[in-house]
Amino acid sequence: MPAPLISRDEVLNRLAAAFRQDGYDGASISRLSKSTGLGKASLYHYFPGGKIEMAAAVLEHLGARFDKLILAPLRSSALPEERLNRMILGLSEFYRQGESACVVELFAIGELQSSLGSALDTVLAGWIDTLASVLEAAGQPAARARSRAEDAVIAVEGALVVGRARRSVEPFQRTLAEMPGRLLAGN
Amino acid sequence: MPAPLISRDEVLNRLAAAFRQDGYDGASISRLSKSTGLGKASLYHYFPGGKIEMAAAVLEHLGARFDKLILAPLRSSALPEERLNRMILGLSEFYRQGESACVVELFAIGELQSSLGSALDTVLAGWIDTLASVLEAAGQPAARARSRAEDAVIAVEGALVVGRARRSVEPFQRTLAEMPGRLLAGN
DNA sequence: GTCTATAAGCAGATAGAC
DNA sequence: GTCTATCTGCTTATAGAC
Repeated sequence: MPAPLISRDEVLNRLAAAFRQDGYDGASISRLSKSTGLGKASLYHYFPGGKIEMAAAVLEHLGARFDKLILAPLRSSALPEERLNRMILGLSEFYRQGESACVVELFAIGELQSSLGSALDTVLAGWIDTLASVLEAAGQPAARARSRAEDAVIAVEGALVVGRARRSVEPFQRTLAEMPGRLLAGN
Repeated sequence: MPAPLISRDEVLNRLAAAFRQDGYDGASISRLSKSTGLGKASLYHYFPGGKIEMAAAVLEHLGARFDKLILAPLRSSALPEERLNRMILGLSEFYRQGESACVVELFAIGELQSSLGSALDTVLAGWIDTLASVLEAAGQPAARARSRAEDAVIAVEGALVVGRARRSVEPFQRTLAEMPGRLLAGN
């Protein structure tokens, strides 16, 4: 049996890019085959459950990447302000300075929502919780920390959506730039 | 020739509901046929350009509804605060208290973006401009009015996306509730 | 583990009767 | 204007050789 041409991780990277560009329904198996450079049958060898399993694997892969780039910095032992700055750098990388679509857009539509939706909920809830605890560490009362954390998540997702419709990365970049001030205002 | 079973407006309402639930790719002609109660051929009679024309018509229909519910109140001659309140009521109705998906999610994905994307841009740009002018009328300097208007739009879209992923209308409703305070703070 | 070839079904779209 | 029946092509998915 021939050795794999590319690593599973690289397969997931390319699948993720394809799904993020075309959406779940728009990314046909043929296109995924071309994007990965693997034949259809090879794709089914990696993911016997078919397209839905590919999407689930991509979502898990993105979740891990999100954890590494955004959540891990928030959990570090650095100063709260520094943790926030690292989160912002991580967001910029994860969303490629605003050019990548927000993940929710891709996996929370139609029937996919019932099968993969809970994973999205888990990631967002974890993000809000972790961010809120950083704001508490920065001296904010729990309730305010929580609603500000929620607002920050909403602002990031909203900026991605608006930027996509307007074909501009400016909303995303401005939102990130103003984030520390908004999160820490009145501290 | 038989009389039409339902008005074109009603056809558009039902198509809009179907697209908003399943997304563009997820809404097959068969499903659209069932959703509207019209046979496939009737659907093509209304929209000879096929599915993409149906989507374009729906987008235009939603744009008109958006104008009526959100932009018209902003353009009225009432007090600025009152105009903002009416916009918020309109948003709540347009998005059915947060249960309808944000429109950008549906029409700014994949190949559809290039054909229908500019309509979305136009609506969002108009919304931001109109809202900014209301904030100026309320006494805010132009630059601040504009960035706050942009932030409000971002917050609404973001709240819809986050709420969809988390299967909750709470983010949307809280965002609307806090909007007047945020738009008019420090006035 | 990869490939080519192919099966089975559904997609978008149309023809033509009424 | 609506319907049933149908066409073509692409979809997901599989079989089987290497």
